[in-house]
Amino acid sequence: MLSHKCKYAIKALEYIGRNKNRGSILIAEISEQNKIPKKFLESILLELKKDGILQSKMGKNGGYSLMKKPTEINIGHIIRLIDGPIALLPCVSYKYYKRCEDCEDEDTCSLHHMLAKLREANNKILNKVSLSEFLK
Amino acid sequence: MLSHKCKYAIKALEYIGRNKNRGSILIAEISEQNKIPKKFLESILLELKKDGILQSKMGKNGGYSLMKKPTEINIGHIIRLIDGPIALLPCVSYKYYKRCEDCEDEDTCSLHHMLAKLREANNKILNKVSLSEFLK
DNA sequence: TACATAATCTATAAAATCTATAGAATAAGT
DNA sequence: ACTTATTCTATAGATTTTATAGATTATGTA
Repeated sequence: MLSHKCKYAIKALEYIGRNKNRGSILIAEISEQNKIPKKFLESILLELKKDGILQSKMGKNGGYSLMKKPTEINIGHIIRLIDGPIALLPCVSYKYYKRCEDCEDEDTCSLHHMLAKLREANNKILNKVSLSEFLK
Repeated sequence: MLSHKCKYAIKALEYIGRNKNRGSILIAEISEQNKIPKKFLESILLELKKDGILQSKMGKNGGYSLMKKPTEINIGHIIRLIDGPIALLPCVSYKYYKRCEDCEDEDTCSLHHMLAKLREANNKILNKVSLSEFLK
């Protein structure tokens, strides 16, 4: 399941994207309009900024804006950034791969095989979805 | 991600399935052979029993055995039983459906739409996989 | 330069969930 | 009676999630 944090992140991006033309958007405004706890949102936006998705400006006329085009902001990437692996086990994750301690051979592990299939199906869908789809 | 508990559940079922012909299998044996903490495993097997997947017998010659045929034990069902929804939000889950407080209309929610697509892809795969696939 | 504004940083804490263990109670076979 | 093995009740440690408080830094402007 997506965490609240991740849902907040996506909603915030969607909001900033919808208000692209207005320049920098205040944390306070995003927080109020989307009912996201302000302090919590702060840390989320900072994370998105550190990843290069958002940019910010301090002081008067400051706030947050998109660093990339909506078509270049992939939703799967956002989910992985905020929540970690989408794959159901680390042994089947590309970005967060880690072999299972107890598993002798991934190639013959039924669980691995099935979860890899799920991963492929999910990635096929996620790779096609960017923030732009959310702004239509 | 699958919890340890869920991985334990699947491994235990696989072990019991592989030893079907031996009759009842002891918790202690399953625990040792699969490196699963015994007391933790106890509660897991009890949960699987209460769901009608396993049966048990107390006392001498007791232990656990499958209540259903391996082909009738669906892996998606096990995951949902132990870990809850596989869907990424409750608004997109069949078994654990719950509407989002903040969402005005699911039909026009981009996130809902995308996650529903993921759910369909996952269910299509999961519905075909039973314990029998793990015993081959 | 002083002031107001708004993001940033550091630290912490409440709540929930996950993982695990202890020990008593119950059921079954010999 | 005795042994075996599951079942029940209770608890506790660890981790993660969600959230808040307050001080600090950067920016624009009067």
